[in-house]
Amino acid sequence: MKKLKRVTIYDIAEKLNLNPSSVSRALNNGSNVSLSTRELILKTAEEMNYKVNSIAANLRTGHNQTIGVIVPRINQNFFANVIAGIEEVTYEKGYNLVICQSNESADREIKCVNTLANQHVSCIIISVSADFEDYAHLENIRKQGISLIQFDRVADELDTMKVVNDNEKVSMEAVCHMISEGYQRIALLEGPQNLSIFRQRKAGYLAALKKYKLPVIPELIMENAWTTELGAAATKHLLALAEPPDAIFASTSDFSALGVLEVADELGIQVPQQLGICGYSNESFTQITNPSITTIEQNSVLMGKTIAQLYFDELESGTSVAQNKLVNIQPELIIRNSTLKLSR
Amino acid sequence: MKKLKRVTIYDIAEKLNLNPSSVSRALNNGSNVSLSTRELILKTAEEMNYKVNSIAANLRTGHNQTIGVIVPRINQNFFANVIAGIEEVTYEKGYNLVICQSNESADREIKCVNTLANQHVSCIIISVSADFEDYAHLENIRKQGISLIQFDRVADELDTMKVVNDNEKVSMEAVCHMISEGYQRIALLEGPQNLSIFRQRKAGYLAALKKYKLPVIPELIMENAWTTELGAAATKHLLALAEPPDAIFASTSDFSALGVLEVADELGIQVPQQLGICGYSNESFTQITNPSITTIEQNSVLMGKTIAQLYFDELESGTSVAQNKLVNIQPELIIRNSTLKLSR
DNA sequence: TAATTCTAGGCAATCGATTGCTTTTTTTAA
DNA sequence: TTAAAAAAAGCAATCGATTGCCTAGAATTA
Repeated sequence: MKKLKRVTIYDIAEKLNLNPSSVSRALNNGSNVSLSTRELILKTAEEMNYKVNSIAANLRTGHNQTIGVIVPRINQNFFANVIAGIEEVTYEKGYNLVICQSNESADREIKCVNTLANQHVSCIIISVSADFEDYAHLENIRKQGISLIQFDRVADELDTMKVVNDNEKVSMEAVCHMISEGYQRIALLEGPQNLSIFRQRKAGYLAALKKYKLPVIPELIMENAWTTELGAAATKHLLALAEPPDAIFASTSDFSALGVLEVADELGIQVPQQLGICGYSNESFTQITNPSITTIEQNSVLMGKTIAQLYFDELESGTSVAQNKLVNIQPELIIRNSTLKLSR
Repeated sequence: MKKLKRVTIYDIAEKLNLNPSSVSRALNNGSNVSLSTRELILKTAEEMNYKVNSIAANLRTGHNQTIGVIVPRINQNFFANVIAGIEEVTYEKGYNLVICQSNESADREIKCVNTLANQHVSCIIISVSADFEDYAHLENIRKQGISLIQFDRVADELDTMKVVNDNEKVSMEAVCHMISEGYQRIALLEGPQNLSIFRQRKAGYLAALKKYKLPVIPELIMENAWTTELGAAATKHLLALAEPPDAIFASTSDFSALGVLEVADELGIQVPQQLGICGYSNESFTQITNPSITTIEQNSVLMGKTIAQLYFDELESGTSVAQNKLVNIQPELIIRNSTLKLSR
């Protein structure tokens, strides 16, 4: 059992025959302390290996320089990059990040939110989990005076700052690209429709079909195919149809697109000649598959930076001006070999 | 400007005409409170939307149920998986995780350590950054009564709990496998030798050569080739030698191995027939390259679980028994096509 | 019924840093 | 030389929860 007594400002004050308040002032802004005593205090603190107790300071001041981030999983490229972007900015400002994973579970998400709230973080940045019921826990955050920023997967109905990709526009662009390459029967692998990002991607797909006056064929739209395995299964089903698709837009993820590619390989179907494939997210593997996979870059690092900047803007403006602000980060279509029917 | 007053136990106490201490007891262990008042307090707390202020509680009790994790980057498979493993255990125990990235910078690592220490986390779990000078900051942690567990990249000279892979053994295994497949001139891409994991991998490589009485050829050992680009550059250099290698063990990472593969493709060199390749880490892309890449699975999730378990064991035993404990997690060689010279 | 033990609840100190206010000391101005 | 102003330092309350100790009343026992 360790019973280490840490050095406090009282210890320093006692040693120097000063008052703790002077020590505190010397350590912080340096106001109301003479230069000489200030230097003495700093030196002594260093010698005694003094470390501020942030907990005590936070209790007194009521705020701590910490931002909580909740994502479904940190080991997905997109989220890892957003976090990297957030961190770039927060690090500069001297803020700490607390990163939590909801593992796509609503229960866990609620727990994370509560923990962060109990710790009085200044801001919570969240991308909601796929499995959710309601947003009471998020509304609660605001009631406690904690800033809330949603990104990517956002709850539209909630009145918060939001940073999102223009999913619809880029999805439309992707499908238009496929159509102009000569694909006619384009299937869609769609994600859980309770998440708006997936609704938007579907809307983009539909808009592209409409623009080119192509029919919407219900049997070509497959639900919830967002892992490699599910993507593969959906593809098997699609290719077994009487009139199979000649292209698949895996709007859920690149993992799903990978499943499509694997099945095509297996069945000896030529990509992109007989089947076009477009994924989503620009996972690193999409450029090393054979053929490389056309996908969508979400500019995730930029998104992260934007999110963090938004918080500090609000903070520095001193007002909650930006409450219901929506920022769009433009994603980009990355055209690779898997959709180049014409040029082959 | 928000000036939200949060509900405290005093508010609850006042409302119910009770003493805050009773409220606290009711909310926690429930001792010394009658069942009826306890239920009343719980109900009222719920109604008033009371949330405990962990900061205040932590200040009083002197400990918080938080564990800090510092890794070079969270967006590397290995680290993300270790974190996932840690979280699985800590979540069960009701502990929180604070995740920080050092970005391979010593400065940043020190800042992370200090921040976590100031927040009085109960334990710091760290994999040190590649760029480092000394370990004063880590020694300091212990002086402050915070448990310290190192994993993967550890500072040998520091007296802490450590959880590592048996890098040497599995590296030897990998090189032996390549030799038995008929490769004779095996090159090594080595990592920064100030990190013991890379020294160990090199030792395994040397041990394998020795076992098979193969000569150690200095010009086949390349330093610091641990990104895709550096791996590619090193490969170009190696293949331009008068006597080029017939296999490359990219002991630094799979990314490096990917660079090797790309250069081989470019130069029209057949893998595995003319050149064998073995990477390290079992990144997901290694199974979808063409050919798939032989690599080493580090059992990272298991490692994470082990780390967390180690902490709780120490905690529950109540003693610092396990101080200088070393746990080895057995990695596995994953044989794929890139080294199968014989079977082709 | 009286003596004893339990229970429920109250009181107040504590954790360590911060900060408004007051007092003392120093400096400047008259 | 003295009065006024400014700087430096001290005092004490505060943030919110926890906890050792104390007491009044209830329950138990003799």
